[in-house]
Amino acid sequence: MVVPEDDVFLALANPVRRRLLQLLTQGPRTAGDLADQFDLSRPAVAEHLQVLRRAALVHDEPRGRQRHYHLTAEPLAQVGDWLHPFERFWRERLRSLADVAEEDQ
Amino acid sequence: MVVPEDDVFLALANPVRRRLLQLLTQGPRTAGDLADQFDLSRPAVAEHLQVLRRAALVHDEPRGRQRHYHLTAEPLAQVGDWLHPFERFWRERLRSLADVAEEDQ
DNA sequence: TTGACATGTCGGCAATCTCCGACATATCTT
DNA sequence: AAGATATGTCGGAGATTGCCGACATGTCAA
Repeated sequence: MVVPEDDVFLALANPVRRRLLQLLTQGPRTAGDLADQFDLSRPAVAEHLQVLRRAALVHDEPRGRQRHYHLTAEPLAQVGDWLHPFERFWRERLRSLADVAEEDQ
Repeated sequence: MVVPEDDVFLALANPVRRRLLQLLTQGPRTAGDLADQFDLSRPAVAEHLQVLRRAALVHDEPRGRQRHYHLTAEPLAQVGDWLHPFERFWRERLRSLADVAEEDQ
């Protein structure tokens, strides 16, 4: 399943959604349980989950009257790929900062 | 210089801004030169550059009547850090896909 | 079957985003 | 000094986002 890069970056643009993904690294959780973690109405969280679903960052498994959400991290690989060409730039910069610190000694 | 994580993710949420950053990996460019790369008005691009400046992803150097924009990639390290805990999840998944492919042979 | 529970979706409001044309500012050239 | 050039910012229009209360749907328990 291929997801538009835009959907993934857009999904990550919101702190609630980033936190949701972090929570799901600890294992599947129900929609209600997730909603309880925030100072938000349940519908608000449900809509954030919808955005994450659209970006294929989560999938849900119906379990009786509740629904378990699971992390599906593959689309994040796209972010990693996008980021990769930049890595050498911030590493270069960190190295030069380290050099300066060394000189200071 | 510390930038709120939110500003960085927000800056990356727009495809024009992501493209701007990619263009700047090839070296500094003037505002006008950057604007020419898009099917957008010059003010629109200028405002995207402002968002990138707020996220400290670029900095600018006045050069006579033009202004050279430079990439400053450090804030992207924050994105890398955020992403890191998820890496093992998508690698696990890729591995299992590879296993399936292997079985198919 | 009825009532309680878990969840998704809808309608609407306020805030934010994206874009543009118009204008302001600063710098170069003549 | 005057005009051309490069750029930033402002005001406003239209689209999108984020949020909520209310409602709809589907499942379990008595």
